[in-house]
Order: sequence, then structure tokens, then C-alpha cells
Amino acid sequence: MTAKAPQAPRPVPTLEDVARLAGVSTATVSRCLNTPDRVVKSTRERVMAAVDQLGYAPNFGARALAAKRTNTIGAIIPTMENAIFARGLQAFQEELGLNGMTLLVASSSYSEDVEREQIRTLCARGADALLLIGHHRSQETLNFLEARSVPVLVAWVYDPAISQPSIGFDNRAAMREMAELVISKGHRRLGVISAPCASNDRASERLSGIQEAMAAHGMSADALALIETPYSIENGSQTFRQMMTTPTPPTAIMCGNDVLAVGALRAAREMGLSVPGDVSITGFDDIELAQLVSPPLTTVHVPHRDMGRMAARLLVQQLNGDGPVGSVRLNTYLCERETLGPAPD
Amino acid sequence: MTAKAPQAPRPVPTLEDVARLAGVSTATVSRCLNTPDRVVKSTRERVMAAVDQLGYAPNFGARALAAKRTNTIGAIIPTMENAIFARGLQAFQEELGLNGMTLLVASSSYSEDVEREQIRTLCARGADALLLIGHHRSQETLNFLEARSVPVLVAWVYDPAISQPSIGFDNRAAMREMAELVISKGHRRLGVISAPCASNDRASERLSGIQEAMAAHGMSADALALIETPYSIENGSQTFRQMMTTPTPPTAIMCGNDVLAVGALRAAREMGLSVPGDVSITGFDDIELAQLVSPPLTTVHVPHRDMGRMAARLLVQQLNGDGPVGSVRLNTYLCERETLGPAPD
DNA sequence: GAGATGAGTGTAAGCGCTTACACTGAGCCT
DNA sequence: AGGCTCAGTGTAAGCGCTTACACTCATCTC
Repeated sequence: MTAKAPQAPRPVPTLEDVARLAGVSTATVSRCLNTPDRVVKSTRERVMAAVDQLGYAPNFGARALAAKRTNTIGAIIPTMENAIFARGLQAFQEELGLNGMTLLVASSSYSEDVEREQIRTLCARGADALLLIGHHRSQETLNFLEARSVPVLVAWVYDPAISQPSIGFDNRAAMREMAELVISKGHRRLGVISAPCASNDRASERLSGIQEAMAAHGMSADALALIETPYSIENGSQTFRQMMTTPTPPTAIMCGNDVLAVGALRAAREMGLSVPGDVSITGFDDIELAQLVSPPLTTVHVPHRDMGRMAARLLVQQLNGDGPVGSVRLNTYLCERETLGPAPD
Repeated sequence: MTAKAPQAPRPVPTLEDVARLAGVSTATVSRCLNTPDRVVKSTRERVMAAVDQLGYAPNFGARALAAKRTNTIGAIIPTMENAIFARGLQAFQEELGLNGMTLLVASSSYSEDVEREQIRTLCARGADALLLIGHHRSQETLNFLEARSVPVLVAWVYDPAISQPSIGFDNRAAMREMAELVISKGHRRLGVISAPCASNDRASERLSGIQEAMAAHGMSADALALIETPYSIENGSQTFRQMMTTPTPPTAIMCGNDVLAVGALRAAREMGLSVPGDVSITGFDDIELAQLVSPPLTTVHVPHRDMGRMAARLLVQQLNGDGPVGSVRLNTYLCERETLGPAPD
């Protein structure tokens, strides 16, 4: 038993209610909403008054069903928990908004299976196109996407060898550059804290970059201590401890991203180790947090905002049929702050 | 001219396609998907095979249209830019997922007008219920919500004086407690960096809490320097500078949330001020960042995860018609770390 | 002034799904 | 054996919207 009226009258007003109140047909109301300039001013005003009076809001599902277009773009990112994707996605959304499109976000928790489900869900919700992170994806998923012929743009990576349109940066080259810098500082025993590489091409590419740099300097693979762990501050912290309590700990620890690096930094402080005096630490991404910790983090700057904005433009362009889209490569650069120093002697 | 087949056959499979392939009626396919136990095993398997073969995914809009239920909850938070709402929302989403519901998130940028639009949008998308932050809302919006009779739960605040169901904490009491602590440390000139209070009841309640504590200790309102600025690290930083460069700067600066506090902390470091030696700084929320900065931030701990989780439970309960929901009050507690010290003499 | 034009509006056919109701026949009762 | 029941399935009526097409008049054109 509720305090409300016994029987709700007609809870949600429909197009037809508006039409009746305004004394026009449903087609006219629809036109007022979608193509106002095709309706004469006097009629339009009458209709709009009815819309306001009734508090009418068009039913999205019905609209999508009839119009076969939703003006919605879906994005599936691996995680929302930390700030890695936040800035890029924010820019993506802003740019979409400028073009009258809405963003629907889902997160996959770095799981291929979850991602597949999310893709189905977003398609079911009528996403006109999808933004996905990284190239790693099962054939089944690829088939599904192909069958539905949903435009897909891959972000956060750039790999000219893959035909799928993408926008991003060369993860391998970026990390190789950082590794070169670390090695040039005299470090010969390196530690790497990486995200699990198995189904994460960004992580595995970054690792390859480090290995390439080491090989180029004649360092053996033995000189690299590698531990994979999911991105989180806590994991970065624990893994750092683990690495630093081995008989011959690395003199520099390169982290797969800033979140891990910040965790490592915290652990170093807790262990009483000086950074970079006792051990150097590097990150990747250059999220806001990188400048807030002390000492501020030496990291690789990724142009997240540009990436998000351009991703939106590419997608909008493709949906408008303004030519096929190719891949776009963005540049990263080293951000030298204070956590990388010369190797202790 | 594309490389694809000249004319796409039937891009997206429908229920009918599945039915035809499986040799059953659409009703049966629908039942297989929604109430599998009402269909005999042999039929069900045949249908599922067809579903897989076609890569069929039900059209969400059509489903919502026919079933008048979307299993979707909408949430509108003021911002996604910083971590304030992230943890709570994450827990909210997880709990919803456990109950087979999906979350749709939108952000209002702390603007009433934007929030109103977002509410309409989420309703149009068929949200079965809404999670909103704070009580401040225009009558127009309230009317709209009333007219659509969408269940609404307000979070992040608890105010027994308002009948609208809510889940949250007493912002005023929590901040009053912090102010008591600050005053007990001997501080007599306080600075407050708050979010704009105009349409933000959390911010204004927190400010009231400080004022109450001051009054209780016979401090005049003149002893309080107040500046309002939107939540961001940069704003916290600038406002701190501004406050500290007045003739008689405060000895303790209380910030409306941790993001502002972290900005203040950064500015202090840049200005060469020792915290808490020269000036004390306090935050609110206890986000992850609070422990990462140095010195770690003294702040008010808010049980974000619990709040999110319980919010989801309340909403699910209400949608299932398991009794009317009341308001829930959660407790906050002071988190004394290292940025609050005795007033300098 | 008759016909052509076209701006403004109405009519009605779906879009892909759920579900009330109707139907069928196997298994059970008496 | 005839009549029940009821589990399993099919039929068909919408859900609220867009839009192709049809219609109606002013306004022009010659």
C-alpha cells in the first residue's frame, strides 16, 4: 500500500499523447523533434508547448527501432578503476558530444570473454560503431563483428601491419626509447613489472621494446627480471618488494604503467630505499598522478587527449561516409622527472 | 567503392531468422532466451545452435519496447574526472551485475541543467530506476521524475528531514567532527576551500559543519577565510596560494574534498611551506590518492564501497517490489594521518 | 483563370521483440 | 474408452517511433 494515487493514470506520455494534445498527427510531432525546419513555426510552437506540458521524452528504443540509427558509440575499455583510460575517454566523449553522439562505456576487466559479452551487449543496444582497445581478440569475436558489420576502431595501439583501422602509438618503440635511456644511465640489471602479456598487446609490445633495447646493447636476457601482475597500485607495491628482496636486485625497475610505478614507489619509501639513489623506477602513460607523487615519476608521455579526440573524429567521419579511415599514429615522448638516476656503483 | 561484398545480404540477424533456421516460432526462440525452463531441452538446443550459428544478439530497443523493462539502472554523477565517485560507482555496478542489471552512467559536470537533460536521456533509454547524487534539484526536474514515476535513490547524502529515499552520510556532522579536531589542535584562523555551494548540498552541508564547530567554540565568522572553486587539483593549488598570500594567512586549511587538498598540498610544497609545520591541510573522502601523497593526508573517511553496494541493493529491492525503501545512514570517521598538526605559535 | 508547383501535414506500414491466448497431443483418471 | 489436465508450442497483437507516400491548398506561371 503506497501513498500514491491508487491506479497510475498513464505514467509515461507518448508521441501520440503529444499529438492529441497539440491537435496534430504523430508524424508532425516526430518532425518537430527531428527536423524542426520542415514544420511551420506556429505548429511547431503548439507542439513544443504540448511536449513541455506533458514532460514528454521520446522513447529511445522505439526510436532506434524505427530509425535504425542510435547516434550512440560504444567503447569497451579494460578498466575504469584507475585513471589510465579516463582522460582519453573523456576527450573521446567530449568530441562525440560535439557531433551529437552519445557514448556508452563498458569495461572488460582485461578479460577476453567479458569483452566479447560486452561487445554483444553494446551491439544489442544499437551502437553505431565501437571503440576497442588493442588488437588482441578471438576469431569468434572478429566473426561476430564482421557479421554485424559494425565499424570498429582500435585505439591505444598503432600497428601498420594490421589492416584494422587503429589510432594510437607504437608501444614497442616508446618503451624501447625508455629502456635506451635507462641503459644509458649505466643500469645493467633491469627489473620489469608488466601487466600480464597473454591477451594484452600493449603490455607485450612494451616488453618487447625493452628486450630489443637490451639486445642492442649486448645485454643478455638473464639481466632482466620479469614479473607480470595486473595493474594496480597494490600489485606494483608487492611486486617491487618481491623483486628487491632477491639476492641481486635490479638497479632499475621499469613498470608497464604509472599505476604500477606509483605502487613501486610507495613500497620503496616504505622499505626505506631512496629513489633514484638506491633504485630507479620508471612508468608509462604520464597520468596526473605521476606528477603528484614524490619524487615525481620519470615516465613515457602518451597523448591521451589527442588520441581520444581523434578517435571520435575518425569514427564520426566513417559513420558519415566521408571516405574510409586509415590508421593514425601518434607520438609519445620521454618525460624525464626524478625517479630515474644513474646506476649505483 | 569498398572491398566488401557489393550488397550486404541481411546484415543483422533477427529473432525471426533464428526461428526459421531452427524450425520453430519466434515465440519459442524468445522463450529460449528469457525463460529457458519453459522450453523442452531438445528444442532449446536446436534454437541455441541457430543463435550461435547466426551470431544473433537480441535487439535491446525492441526488447525494451515489448517488455517494458530494461533491467538498466541509470546513474548521474557530477563528474567522472576524478576518483571521488569512481569507487562507489564501481561497487554499485558490481552489485547490480550480481542481480542481472546493467548500469548506465552519465555525468552532469555539476550543472543542474545538464543533469536535467541527462535524466531525460536516461529515462528515454528506459532506465528502470535512477541513482542521483545530492538533493538539490529544480522543481521542474522533480515534476518530471514524478510524472514518469521512475524510482529514484539519492546517494552521498543522508538527510532524515527529506522524504526522498537516500543513502549516504551526514556531510555536516562529518565535517563538524573534523573541524572540532582542527580547533582542538589550537588553530584559530581557518581557511576553507570548498566546491561552489550554490547547487551542491554536500558542499554547503560540509561548510555548515565547520561553521557550527567554530560557533560552538566561540570563534567569530571572521576567523574563517572561504573560497569556493570547482573540484580539481589545479584549483586546489591556486586557491591555496591565494589564501596563503594574504596578510594573516590561516594556520589550517580545510578542503571540501581530497582532490582540492592534494592540490593545496602540492602548492605548499612548491611554496616551500612545511605541512603540517607551517600550515595544516585536511581533506574529505579518503580516496586512494590521499595515502599516496606525502605527507599522507588527514581526511574524513567515507565508506564509498558500502554506499555503492547498498545503493544497488536498495534499488533492486524496490524494483522487485520487496517493500518500500527508507533512507540509510552510513558512518564516516576521521582518518588522522600527517597533514594536520598543532597550530604554529 | 487553369494548371503546375511545392510547402505543410496526415495516413499507415513497419522496425524486432514479448506475451496473452489458442492449440495440440501425451499421460492420467474413472 | 472417453474426458481431463497440462506441458510445449504457435499465432498474432501490440510496444512507441520514423518515414514513404498521399493529400491539400496557397502561390505562381503563362
